[in-house]
Amino acid sequence: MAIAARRVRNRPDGNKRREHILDEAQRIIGERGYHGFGLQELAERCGMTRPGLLHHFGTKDGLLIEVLRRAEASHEDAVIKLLGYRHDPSAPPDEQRERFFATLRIIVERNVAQPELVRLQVILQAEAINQTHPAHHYFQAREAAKLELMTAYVAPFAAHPGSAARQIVALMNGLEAQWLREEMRFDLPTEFDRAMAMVACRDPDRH
Amino acid sequence: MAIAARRVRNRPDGNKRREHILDEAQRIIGERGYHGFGLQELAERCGMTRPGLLHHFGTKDGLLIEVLRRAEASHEDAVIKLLGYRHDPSAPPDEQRERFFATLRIIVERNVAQPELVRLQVILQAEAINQTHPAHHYFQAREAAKLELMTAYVAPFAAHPGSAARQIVALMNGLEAQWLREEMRFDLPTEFDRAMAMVACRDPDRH
Amino acid sequence: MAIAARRVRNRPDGNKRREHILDEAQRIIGERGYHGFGLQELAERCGMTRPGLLHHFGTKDGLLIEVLRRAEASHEDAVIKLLGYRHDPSAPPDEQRERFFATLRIIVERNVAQPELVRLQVILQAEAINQTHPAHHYFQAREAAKLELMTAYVAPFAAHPGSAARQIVALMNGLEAQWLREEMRFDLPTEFDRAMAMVACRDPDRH
Amino acid sequence: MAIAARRVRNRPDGNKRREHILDEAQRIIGERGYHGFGLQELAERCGMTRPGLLHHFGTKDGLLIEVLRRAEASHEDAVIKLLGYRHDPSAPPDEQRERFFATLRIIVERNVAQPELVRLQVILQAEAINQTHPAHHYFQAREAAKLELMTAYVAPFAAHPGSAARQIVALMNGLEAQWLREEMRFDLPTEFDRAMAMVACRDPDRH
DNA sequence: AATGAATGAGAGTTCATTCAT
DNA sequence: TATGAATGAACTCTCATTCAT
Repeated sequence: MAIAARRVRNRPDGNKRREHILDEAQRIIGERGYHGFGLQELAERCGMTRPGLLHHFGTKDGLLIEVLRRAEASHEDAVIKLLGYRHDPSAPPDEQRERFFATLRIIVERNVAQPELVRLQVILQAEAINQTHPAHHYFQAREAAKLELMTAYVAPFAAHPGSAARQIVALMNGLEAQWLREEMRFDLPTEFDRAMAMVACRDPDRH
Repeated sequence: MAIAARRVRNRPDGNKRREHILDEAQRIIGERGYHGFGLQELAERCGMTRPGLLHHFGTKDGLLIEVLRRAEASHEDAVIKLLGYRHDPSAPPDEQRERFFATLRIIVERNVAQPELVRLQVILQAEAINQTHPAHHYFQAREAAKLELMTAYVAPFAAHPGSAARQIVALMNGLEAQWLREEMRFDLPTEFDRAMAMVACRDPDRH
Repeated sequence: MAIAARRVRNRPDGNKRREHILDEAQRIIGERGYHGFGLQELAERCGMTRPGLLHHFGTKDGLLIEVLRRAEASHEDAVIKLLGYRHDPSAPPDEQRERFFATLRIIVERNVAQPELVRLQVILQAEAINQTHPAHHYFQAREAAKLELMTAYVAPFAAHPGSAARQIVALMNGLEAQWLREEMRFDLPTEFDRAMAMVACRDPDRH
Repeated sequence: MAIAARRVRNRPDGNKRREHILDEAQRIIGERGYHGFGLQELAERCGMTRPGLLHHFGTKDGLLIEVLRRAEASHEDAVIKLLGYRHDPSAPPDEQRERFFATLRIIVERNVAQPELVRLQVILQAEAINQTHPAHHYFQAREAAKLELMTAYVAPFAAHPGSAARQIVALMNGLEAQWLREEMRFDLPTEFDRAMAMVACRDPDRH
């Protein structure tokens, strides 16, 4: 009982600490990738010891998975949700198309607001191409799902829906990578808009 | 007999050995990135010791640079040369455009034939976003040059040449990444053609 | 039984282990100097692994510094304290002089009792002449302080107090070095006494 | 014949190169001691490769020995010769004494002119206290000889000739060490004179 | 919930040296 | 006379992890 009381009192702190750890881990992994990321550095940034970290997450891989799980909840996987919320199959194709691209734009704007998260995705996605990478299956499944979903959404208005989906995904990832490499010195939403206008074969300036 | 007994200490021509080392290094870095790549593994694959490797390249970083230098000579930086060879500013814009996309297609076909090289570029390009990465400046400069060049080439027919260049680069990189992630299970040149048709705003099937 | 089976992973009190490490380190450095001293050898002598050592001291340099800090507490820096305790500025000069030399003698006798410490000082002091040596500043500051202090003490009775201080320090160090080189085969206190008698310009045999 | 001719033509260069190597080796050893001295650094400073060095001297130890042999010829071992040249047992004791100290002074002045050599002696002498040091026996024998010789020279006028010899040697070494540690910021001959005046129990300013 | 102690494995790098050329 | 290639051993140090407390 006394124990339970103590636990309740400590939990909030405990959770805050966990969040702090995951924040810092996300930052480091976003910078140096999973291989370049070490528990020592993370421990220092969190004011803890290495075993202290592992107490929470078991292993380094476990930590990575937790970072990804949390990112998933807040990041562009929101795409999927957003698209779902805004999807109305009974609407006319033109409206569906406009609504689709408007949704993508919202996602990009969100990403611009949290570059740490973008960095994490970009670097891990590349690293995880390797089949032995701990996040390999995660990203493989994730991309397959994304492509499938997008294919369905562009089907009403695209000649090659599968290819259009690929193009959209490639453009999002590719432009994000450029944006990071150029230290965010160009306006990503604008560039993305122009790219999407091209995919949609319409005049971007009418947007 | 006596001659055979003279242990030649494995000296297969020196230069050939260097090439072998660089081949294997390229493969490993392409798989695990620079951070996930270790001299020990490379040495084993080359049948040498770690100091043996460093005898040739001085440093792990030095080795990476050499790998990049060599890749540059054979890889899509051939883009630049190819474009240069095939460029004829006096031709009508339409022909220039066709020639430009035809050149890009050649590059993609080349890349398909050497996936190791593609893998290397894709993974390093992502890793090198981090400013402390030894190849950071290399890739930053490389991408800037690529964008500038492409901008010049698409200027005659694109409404926003800078953006079009970005789109082309993003699509190449993005599609290559998908292609690797899906273990080369789709036809990259076809997808690339469709994407370029879109950029060029023409019917891809007329190609 | 079960309790005995619990392998205690060699944990003899933590602090005691630290002391043991420092003891052995002092011995090795005293023998071969800082450059000739390797963590491997030290680890073997302590029944540990190399990382085990670094767990306590972080760095080889850190270890050296700790060795010096500890030596300082027990070694001839006791000079300073001893001189302080025994100093009485109101006493007649002659008595001050006698007391001063008596104090030095005590120090020498102490040193003779712990040749390891003397060896450490002699070898490091020479190695640390080099400006890049990790203990360079330590010994430079230490000698400056020693000379200053001695100068003050011999001022009442020496014609050139600064020079007399230098002479005393040079004789202590020089005789100690001879003593070690000749494998302690002469009586250091006797020789030191004769030398000090000379500095004090009195008959040593009256001592 | 032709070969012999070639050899003769090349020798001067060869010897000059050897001297250059020894010069640089002396400098490095004087700075970092034998243990802190590496063939790599020496090779770089000489514009050669490591095996190139070993071609001349066989081993690192061989090089050290050669450095010492050469230093011996030019350094304070000149003491011995100088003393020998200037020794006249038939002269009156007073004159012998004056001549002896005058000779020591000449040696000190010489040393001041070549601090590299002093540095080498000071650092190696300390390092070589260890019995496993390659120059251990060299310095042991050297000091024994020096003490013996000095004892003989001071015998006519010193109460304890052996101790006086020790004192002179200790003062020379000790003051040289201070001089190096303080980056040659005091006048060594002056200090040495004052010290010798004390040993001789006379007024230094009459010098 | 977290630590201090320790480990085995491995990191990149330097060492003096060998050997064929 | 000197080099390029290579080695085995050693170097300091970092890695993720375990375990008792």
